[in-house]
Amino acid sequence: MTDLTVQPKPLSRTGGIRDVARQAGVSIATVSRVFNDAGTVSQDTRERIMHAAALLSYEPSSLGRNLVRGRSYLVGLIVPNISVPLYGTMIQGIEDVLARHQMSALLGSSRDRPDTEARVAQGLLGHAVDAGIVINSQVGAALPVQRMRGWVHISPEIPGLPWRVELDNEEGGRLAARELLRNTSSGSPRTALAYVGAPGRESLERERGFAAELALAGLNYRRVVGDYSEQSGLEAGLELLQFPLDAVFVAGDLMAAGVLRALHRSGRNVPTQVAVVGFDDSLIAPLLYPRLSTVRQPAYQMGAAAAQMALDLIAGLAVTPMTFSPVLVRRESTDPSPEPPFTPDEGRSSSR
Amino acid sequence: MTDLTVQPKPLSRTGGIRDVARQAGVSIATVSRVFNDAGTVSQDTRERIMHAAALLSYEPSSLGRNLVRGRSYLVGLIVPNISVPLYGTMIQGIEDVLARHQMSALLGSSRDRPDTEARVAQGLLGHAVDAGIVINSQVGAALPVQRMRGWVHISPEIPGLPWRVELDNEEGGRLAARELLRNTSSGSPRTALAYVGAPGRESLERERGFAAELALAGLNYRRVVGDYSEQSGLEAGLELLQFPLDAVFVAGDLMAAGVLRALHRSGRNVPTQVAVVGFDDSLIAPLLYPRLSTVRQPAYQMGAAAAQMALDLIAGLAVTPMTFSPVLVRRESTDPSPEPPFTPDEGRSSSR
DNA sequence: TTGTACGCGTTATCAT
DNA sequence: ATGATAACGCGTACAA
Repeated sequence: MTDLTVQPKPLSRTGGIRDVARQAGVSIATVSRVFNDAGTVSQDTRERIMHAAALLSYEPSSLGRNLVRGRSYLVGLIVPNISVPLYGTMIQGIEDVLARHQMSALLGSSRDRPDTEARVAQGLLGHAVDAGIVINSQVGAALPVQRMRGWVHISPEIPGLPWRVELDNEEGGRLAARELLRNTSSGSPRTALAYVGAPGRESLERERGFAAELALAGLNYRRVVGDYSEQSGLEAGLELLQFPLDAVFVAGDLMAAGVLRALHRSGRNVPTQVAVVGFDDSLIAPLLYPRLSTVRQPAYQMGAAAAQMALDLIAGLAVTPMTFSPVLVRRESTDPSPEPPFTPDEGRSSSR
Repeated sequence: MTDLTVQPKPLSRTGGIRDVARQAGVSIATVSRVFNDAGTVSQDTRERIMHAAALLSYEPSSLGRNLVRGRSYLVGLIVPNISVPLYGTMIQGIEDVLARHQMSALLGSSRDRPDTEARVAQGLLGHAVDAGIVINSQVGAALPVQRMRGWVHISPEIPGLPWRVELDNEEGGRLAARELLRNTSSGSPRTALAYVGAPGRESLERERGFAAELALAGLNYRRVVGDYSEQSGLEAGLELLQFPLDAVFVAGDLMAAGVLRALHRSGRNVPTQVAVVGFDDSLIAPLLYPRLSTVRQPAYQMGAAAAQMALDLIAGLAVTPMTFSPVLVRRESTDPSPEPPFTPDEGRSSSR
């Protein structure tokens, strides 16, 4: 364990506002005015001050500023697991918006364990974050809020939170159903459908939309429950294959990867024999074989919206919940065109 | 644009150290001593103070503390792109170590553009980070360092940096070569080999190890250059298929996904006709079809090591560079066992 | 063991 | 347009 109390060379102290004031022959108040574009300063003295500052390579200390302003310009961020690609995309959206406002995100990970969530939140509060954002919170409104504005939630699981960004999961289910019911190239409609879900509200809502759309066509469907893992998708797929099957909607892309694998092992062709639609449009979707058609969550935009909410919260503005609409991304697992052309959307994920 | 100057209700001020001192009938110095385990305080007064603090729900303001200590307890983090799974894993490692020391990571993304890297660094410095970590820096030693200890690099591209964590890429190339040269189940050794690389030092080192190991067996190899994208892997694969081919080493998992796709399209069986080894063991590797054998970067450990370096740097300790060794992860793309059993390693990626 | 008093670097108010 | 000065909340020599 590193002993953080050790601090040999206390970082050569840079010149402060006082030094600049002395150098420029003015008071510290005027220097402050210049660096905050506040009040009025004559062009002449402004230049003298800027020159002196450059000479001493001075810049205002955020430590001092934060103290007197009572703000840290930090937004806490709690993520279940940073390496989940979908979350990564959300974080990008958050980061972009915050950076544009000279603010930064303080990262905290609850490591997929609900019980640590409050502890992580407390740790972030220890850094005096002005507000916070929680992705897929398990705790909900119970998070601590000392000296901060509040937590914005990106999460479908806990309804009723005042500041939240969510996806219209039911609409996602409808989109999936419509895609699977499109006439196949052979002209024969699909009739043996299935849903692979998972525990939780999120999956239930997706299923509700899926079921509603099927009902319109007078169709029923088989139902299996997994846990969003690939393994559970594989098991679900093997189970479904004991019965007739020509279309599957899976509540997550990772789990859909497992379903696809089950189909490969049983020798079924996708999409001609069985069509598959996933959910999320995580970056693995276009890498699967065949490329997975899926319901896209606009993760980047959802992150950006949450960040904007946090900023509004800090500014004391009114904030209302937002619901985003999913979009269906058609790829090879539902589209039987033999040699699909490459579009910029596919394949060109980020390098590495 | 939100106007951050708006700040209606300045967050009801919590009781400060003064209030606690008054309530407990002691001086603020004694309160401070209690909360910092410094000096000596009688058991009696300590309890009185703790009680008063609890009563007023007081906790020390990090803003004030940071100012007087001249530290922010923040570590800046610059990542090319947060949604890259491999980076996500590194960040997890960083976060875990920092959190264990009451510190936090301030997130910055250079959005895959080298020119923004210095700007992002400057932004993090604006928050007075104590030190920083840069993943795959393009800028290297040129990053600004005002009032901070320095930047730890996780990066192979820029040698000579004093504080760095890197992977033994050459060893990775050797591992890949050995795996591809293993006798096949049919007993006939592979002789038509290829390397799919990319620009940059990293790929060159991997190739060097690969080539050296092949040379030991008296073998040569064909060579194609991509850019780590899936698309470039597909193109590379199609190009290689114009010649005899029974083994490919690809410098990145994403690009390997493209190579696999090219092999599918041409009807080759993997691994019986062509064996494939990727690089990184990014979380996509076990999701590809077939599951991809690959050279694993210990990303989590590399992140953790970098964080520890940053902590040591802050503590003023001596820091020396570290090199990590890769490990070969054998999966279906080199191992022709017909129905591979599921190991905890495979399939069970994080949920979602 | 406890208290006094100063400093940390800045912003903001009120004079001038 | 500019200056003097009081906060901001805390840590810490130094004194008691």
